[in-house]
Amino acid sequence: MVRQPAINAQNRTPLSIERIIEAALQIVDGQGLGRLTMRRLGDALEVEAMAIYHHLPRGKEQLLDGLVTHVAAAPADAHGYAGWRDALRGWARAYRDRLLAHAGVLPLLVTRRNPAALATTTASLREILRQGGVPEAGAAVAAHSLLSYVIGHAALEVRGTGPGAAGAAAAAGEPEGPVDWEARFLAGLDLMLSGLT
Amino acid sequence: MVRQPAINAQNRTPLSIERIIEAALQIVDGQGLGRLTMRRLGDALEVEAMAIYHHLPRGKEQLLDGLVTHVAAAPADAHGYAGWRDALRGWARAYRDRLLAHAGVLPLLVTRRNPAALATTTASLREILRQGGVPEAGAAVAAHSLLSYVIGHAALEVRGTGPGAAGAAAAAGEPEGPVDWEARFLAGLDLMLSGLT
DNA sequence: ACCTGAACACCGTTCAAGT
DNA sequence: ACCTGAACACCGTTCAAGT
Repeated sequence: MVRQPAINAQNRTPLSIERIIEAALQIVDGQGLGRLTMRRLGDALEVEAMAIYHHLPRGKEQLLDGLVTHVAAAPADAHGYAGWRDALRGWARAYRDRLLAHAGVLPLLVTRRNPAALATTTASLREILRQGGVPEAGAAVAAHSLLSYVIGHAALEVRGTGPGAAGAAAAAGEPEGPVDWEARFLAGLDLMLSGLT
Repeated sequence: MVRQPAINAQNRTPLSIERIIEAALQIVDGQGLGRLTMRRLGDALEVEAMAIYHHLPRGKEQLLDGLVTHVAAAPADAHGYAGWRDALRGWARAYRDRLLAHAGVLPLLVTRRNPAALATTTASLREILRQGGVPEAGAAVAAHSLLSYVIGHAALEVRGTGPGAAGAAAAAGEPEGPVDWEARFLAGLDLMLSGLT
């Protein structure tokens, strides 16, 4: 008979960076960035908080870097699209969904941390533009512009859809009614893509 | 002879919300958001930290809201520009400068806090577009798109110009050399403005 | 190798007290 | 009205110790 894993002591699956990041993302998505605490994260992993430092020696800094990379590193892929314009549009929609699904990470994406997290994403955008015939210099500009627009729009949307945001906006003399954010995003996206010759 | 203000006891000018916000902004700009502490802010104002709560009953939350409003509420003004396109371009340049000068506040601008802080800014953009002959619905889209682009680009720029960012990007296989952020910003801006009929 | 316990230097905030 | 001092419940992190 095969040895069963011991029931006593440490039979639970050991910690790993992946499990830690996953648990942290769940806390941020569910309770907000402000409630992500090493101690709370330890609780979620059924471990003492200090055990986390064994896997992330740089501590919380490294944890937040991991969250940003996990959310932001999503390269564009032209496969299955009719043309490069469609490919960029498809990527932009998917990337926006991703950012909104993890809105709590958005402030971290804006901070100076983890400068390389967006490198693969921007490189993939430039590549699609280059293959579409956009000259090198223009492709770099367009890739950054597109990414700026998507990130910025997600930021405005998160701000504008917070609890009580509509009421506060109305109180501030904001004349607009409720905003259809997706429609507005797509309209602005086409406005931007149409600028690319 | 006129009574001199007493030298003893409390002759220092009393606290005010303006002085508090100003001191806080100076700490954030000089040392980063992470070092903005009620106790440190108290030190800068030569006051015990707890005195701040007398002027900001909602505490640090209210302080951060104040910072966001102070930095982000900068309406566009068409006066002195040849046309609405020039006015928008001029506003975008000035707004980018403002965001970069207070880069530490950028993460706060992205968070859900203070939903009304951008209302006057977007309203002024819509107004310029409306007066330029852009129809109502298109003006709302264009105003949001423009603001998204400027905020998003500033975010990418702050990320990309942090200490050691170039080295980290190169290590991640980023093929680009040093980026001329201003030139890239202006090129993308024209790309976006040209999309507005 | 992997985790725990106790400890340290900080936080934001409350509350009673001073002037 | 405006500020202080002491206290409370939290933080992130170090470090020696356990298994």
